[in-house]
Amino acid sequence: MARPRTFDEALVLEGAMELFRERGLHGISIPELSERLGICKQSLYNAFGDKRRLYLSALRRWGEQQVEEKLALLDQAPSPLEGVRRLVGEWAGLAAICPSPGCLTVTAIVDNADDPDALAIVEGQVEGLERGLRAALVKAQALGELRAEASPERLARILISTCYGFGVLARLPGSGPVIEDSVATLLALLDDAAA
Amino acid sequence: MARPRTFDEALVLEGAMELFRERGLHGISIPELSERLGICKQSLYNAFGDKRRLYLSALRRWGEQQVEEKLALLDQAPSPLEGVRRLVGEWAGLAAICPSPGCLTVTAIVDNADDPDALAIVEGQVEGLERGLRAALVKAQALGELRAEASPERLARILISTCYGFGVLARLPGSGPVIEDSVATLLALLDDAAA
DNA sequence: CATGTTCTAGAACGTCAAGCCTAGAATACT
DNA sequence: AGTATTCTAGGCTTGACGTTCTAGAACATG
Repeated sequence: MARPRTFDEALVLEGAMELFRERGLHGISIPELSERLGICKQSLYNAFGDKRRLYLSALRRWGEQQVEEKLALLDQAPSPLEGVRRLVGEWAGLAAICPSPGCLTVTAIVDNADDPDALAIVEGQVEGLERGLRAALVKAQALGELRAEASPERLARILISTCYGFGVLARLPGSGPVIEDSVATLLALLDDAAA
Repeated sequence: MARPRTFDEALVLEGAMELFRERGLHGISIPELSERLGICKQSLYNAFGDKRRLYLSALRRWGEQQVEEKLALLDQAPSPLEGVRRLVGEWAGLAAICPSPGCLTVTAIVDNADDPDALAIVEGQVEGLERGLRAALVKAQALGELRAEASPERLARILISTCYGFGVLARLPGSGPVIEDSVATLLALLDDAAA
């Protein structure tokens, strides 16, 4: 019937995701995407539609990947609170890697302030993380790992906000060590809230 | 000698700042800036140079304004710790106003990841806030408002990161109440660290 | 082998941006 | 009054981008 795709669509999407992470929606053009991904423009259009849809696909993929990865950390941890510690440490620690390719969620919010589709995807991701964190904190509280007066809901939210803050500051050159130290501080605050 | 400027340069810069806050560097064009500011393109070029320099000027002004305003809160407060509380409450609370025009610092970092000049301005602003917060926390500690084991340096940094996180999440529609609640949580955490 | 779809490479199109330039009106100084 | 500078209004140039189109090569299926 037809010549099959000679490229792995998922792999290309992954590549596009990386480029969007580093440069943002407007920071990379279709011609450059085509060149860097090793695929001609036409194939990009055939496979993903237009630029906006390619971006949304990449954003969706990023979201799924991030949420999945982080919820897995929660599941695999020996205890709920330890899971939270690992999630926060991993997430925020990633921001400290220098030079960081950046958090696509952060750039997506800034680059697509007026695109409801993009914002909806981001919202879903944020909610997914918040739900996971909250559930783990509730469990931790039930197990006595967390003080009874602490609010899992509020704690989850503040942890998330802080991590996104790291995601912003991580884009400043040389911020790696500072952020790494801040991650330790955040974890210490979490311990304070627990004890 | 010459016809004087018929517009107030500072006022126009303020207007440009607002537009850049809402839409980002690439989100608003020179023709639209000209129209919205009520000044013809040529006058913009005469007064501010090219678009990049106009943006940098707006960013500088934003930084000065923000730092100044926030350090003033520290000075006017009845006690150092209360100053910190007010600064954080004011800053993060601003993000909760809906719809928020957004924090120019956050968008500047994302929009200008490869412009050292822009990043340097932002860095200066972040450092200014950090220095002020740290100094206030040191004073608070000397007065016994803050536990002796607490680290003013680390506390200052984590507060800043969290507030920038609010600045990101504030761009999601409907996030106002959630952020407002998170501000309260953050202040409660500060109290925990103090007591 | 024939067919039809997808591939590649690259040209072409329309749009819009940034920046520059012109021309004429306005206004402070000498 | 004359002069020089800034103003406004708008057109022009150049270039980039997103998108579509053309033309021909590759290849799985009938």
